[in-house]
Amino acid sequence: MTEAAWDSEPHQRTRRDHTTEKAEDYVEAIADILDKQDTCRITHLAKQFAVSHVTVHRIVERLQNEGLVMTKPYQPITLTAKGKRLASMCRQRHKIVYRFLLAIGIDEITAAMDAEGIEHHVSPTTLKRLEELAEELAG
Amino acid sequence: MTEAAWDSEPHQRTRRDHTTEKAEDYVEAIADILDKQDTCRITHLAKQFAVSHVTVHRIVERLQNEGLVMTKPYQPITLTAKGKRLASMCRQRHKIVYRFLLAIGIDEITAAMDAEGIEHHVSPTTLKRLEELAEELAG
DNA sequence: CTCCAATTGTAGCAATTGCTACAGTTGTGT
DNA sequence: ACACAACTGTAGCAATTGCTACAATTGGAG
Repeated sequence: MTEAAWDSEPHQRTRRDHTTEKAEDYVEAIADILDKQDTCRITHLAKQFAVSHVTVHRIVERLQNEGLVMTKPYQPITLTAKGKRLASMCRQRHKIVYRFLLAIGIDEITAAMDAEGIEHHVSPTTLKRLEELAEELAG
Repeated sequence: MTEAAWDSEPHQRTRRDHTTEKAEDYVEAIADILDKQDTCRITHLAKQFAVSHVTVHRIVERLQNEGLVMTKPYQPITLTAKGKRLASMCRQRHKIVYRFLLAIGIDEITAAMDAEGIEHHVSPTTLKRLEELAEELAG
């Protein structure tokens, strides 16, 4: 493996991250909405992400093809078992990153901003360490 | 501002991040290559990012429109003053994130991977704290 | 039941980032 | 000087994620 090829590995992972990032965000948001309300509709997600309902529609379509959500025309959106697992994982990861940022003294607004961007790029290894550190610093 | 609208702010920032992320990656890579060699060519970047030269060509084109790089047909790529400033900022930020990850005990390979993904999503506030923490932990 | 507002779906556009295939340049070696 | 290899550019395709404008559905109010 050449040096350049080795260096390119992180970028390749970043590309993969971006492919799944939207799926993770949406599944996480759907889980959050279904916690507060009984139904999750395209409109709710459009408001949440501040995009048009058309954009949401097509992303939900893709998520359905990937087996993460279920929906029928003009009907609300629900999570499949696979979708629920992914949502659970994402929310846990998000919470850990957010708590870590708070633990090191970042204000809530900035922590929320940064957590949203960072969460998708944290490996399990790093996530574990952040969790430990948050506990040490908070405890 | 509704609750949903408030929640959507981090996602909006994530979208902005993605728009500039590529520019930052490329400018940073160009600076790195120009440190080691006398010229930076499309081929070098294509190897670095493991994409086709066509993809690089169009991204470099965009960077030139944004005033970050300079290049003429069939000629090497150089950074403008603006590009150099951006590269410098990115490299510093990258270094801080990477060092922080090492300081908390992440192995070099994982740290390199995670730093690449995380760096673009760290606010100045958080970056400063990570720098402080890395110094404390490293002693 | 009918009509209307809200919601969802569809058509069609743009920008970005990938690709392959092919065409044009450049510079080196003979 | 010329040929060839390496590099760069162009054409044209696909997927993703944005949008507006318009069509269709649903469900509730009257």
